[in-house]
Amino acid sequence: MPQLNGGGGDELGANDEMISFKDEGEQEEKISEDVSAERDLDDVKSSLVNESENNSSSSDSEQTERHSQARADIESYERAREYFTEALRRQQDGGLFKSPHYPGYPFIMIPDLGNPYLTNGALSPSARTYLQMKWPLLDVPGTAALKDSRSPTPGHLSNKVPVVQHAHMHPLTPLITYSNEHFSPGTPPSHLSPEILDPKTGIPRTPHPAELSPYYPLSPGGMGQIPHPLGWLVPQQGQHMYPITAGGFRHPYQALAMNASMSGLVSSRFSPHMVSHHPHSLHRTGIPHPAIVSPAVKQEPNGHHSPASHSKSPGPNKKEEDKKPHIKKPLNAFMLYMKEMRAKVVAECTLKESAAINQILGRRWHSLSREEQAKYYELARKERQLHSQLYPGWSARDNYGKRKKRKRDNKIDSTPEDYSAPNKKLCVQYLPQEKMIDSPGSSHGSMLDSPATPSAALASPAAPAPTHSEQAQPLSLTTKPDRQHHPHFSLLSKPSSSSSVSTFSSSQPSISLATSSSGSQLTPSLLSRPHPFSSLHASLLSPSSPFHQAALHSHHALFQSQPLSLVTKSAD
DNA sequence: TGGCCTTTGAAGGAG
DNA sequence: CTCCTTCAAAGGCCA
Repeated sequence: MPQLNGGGGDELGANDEMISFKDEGEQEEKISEDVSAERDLDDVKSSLVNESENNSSSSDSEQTERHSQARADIESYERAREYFTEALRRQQDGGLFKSPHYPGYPFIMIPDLGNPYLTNGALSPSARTYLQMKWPLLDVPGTAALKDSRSPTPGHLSNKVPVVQHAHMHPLTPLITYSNEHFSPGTPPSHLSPEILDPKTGIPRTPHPAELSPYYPLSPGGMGQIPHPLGWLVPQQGQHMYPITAGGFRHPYQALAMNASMSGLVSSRFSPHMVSHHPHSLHRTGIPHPAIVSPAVKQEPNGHHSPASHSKSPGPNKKEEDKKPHIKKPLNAFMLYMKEMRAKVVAECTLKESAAINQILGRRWHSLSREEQAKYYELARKERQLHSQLYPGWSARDNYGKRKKRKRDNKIDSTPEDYSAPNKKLCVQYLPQEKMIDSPGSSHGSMLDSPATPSAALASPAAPAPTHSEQAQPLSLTTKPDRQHHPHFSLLSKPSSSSSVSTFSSSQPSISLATSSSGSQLTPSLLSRPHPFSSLHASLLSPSSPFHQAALHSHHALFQSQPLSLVTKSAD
């Protein structure tokens, strides 16, 4: 079976292939390879489609899974191509990417080993060449004549090209974070993605939330505008630095968005202090970077900041301190996960309070397989990496005091149930359901489903050292990447994924067990943490049947579903 | 109006 | 090295 990227569909491992623009010769080789790959893409796609169709009736789950993956890849590629084309066209038109159908926008993934930009802000010839080679169909401004050319001249490429597709990543894995929900410029052929429709919304989606995850989806109210990749770089005088987020598009990966016009700042080691030096140099889009926010302006939650409001200056008599931008911390893995999953949890649960939602998300986070978590760790790592590149002099310490100091005493004194008590009922009601819902994005119980992969190990590079958080969380199942070596995970790992999830979802035992969990009828030994799964019965550790898997999953779900308060009480 | 709550992870300072 | 503190997002709640 053809491999579209030669990487076996390992979206994480693809990072290893990120292109480096350091070596011209090496890159030229890469380009040649990619061009060849690009040329063969259609053939490959056809092959994949045919193969998928021809074997769609096969009972071989593995084969089916591969085909499903292939379809997803195809769809991803098609979406990516359309996305880039549309994004570039819109940017060319007015520099303002407003399409409500494209909540994302092209961004540049800075290669691990190099920066595609020259110090003057222009794309390096190599980068431009590669970009055009990589995406020959892109409607690159100023390169219309090259649109269909397979051998573009670098000089024809515009420096305004805002997109550098993750150079050597999975060719079908766009590094764009768009909301699939909105990303449907062209309905994929039905035969390509029948099974990856969101069962709830019916909206096509890809099976890899970390790849195409709408971490920062548009607010239902709609997106006022899609930030220009550079718009955030320099704040307009008096303009809120982060208001666009209110527009519904709050996207940390705007930090990933760059184009040539801004990269000069980047390459010149942009620092927070530089911002105030360019009070009028906000990008024509007037869109700020989400990571930069004026401390004087509290972020509005719901996007009441229209572009018009941006022009409304709070006044020149603002304190200088107020003008100083507030560069926010890059989101960590869990924050990225929360961003993606919050809406889903809110939809599934009647809860709206973030504190309660976060509790649920915290448990879900623990229930994720390490592979799934690894995706977020990897994203977070990239986020940090890019953040450090964009703001070399920035320190998390800079933001100290941006918030009011929390009353640690109160927090320490108050047990979790203190706050969750009013919501406990809702949470408890929700939790069993939570486990029964087959949430494609979170892949509940994927600990059973997701096998250990090298990419997973890669994706948790910054193996977080145990922190106070972990220590303070009696329910913590040790989400740290080092748990990769925990026997529990290796024992529970299982080659195929989706089937067991559905098995679990529909399995009666899971329901009964999960239900019992909400009733606090668990044995103290089970409730009292820490309770490593390695201590569970061997039959549970190595499930041999769907029932066992479901039972084990339920066991896990049950354990995970325990409200913190219940566990705490039980431990007492 | 603005801080609190809650979650995990990252970072940096203190000892 | 370990521990502690703060912040990142989110939105309802409450003084």
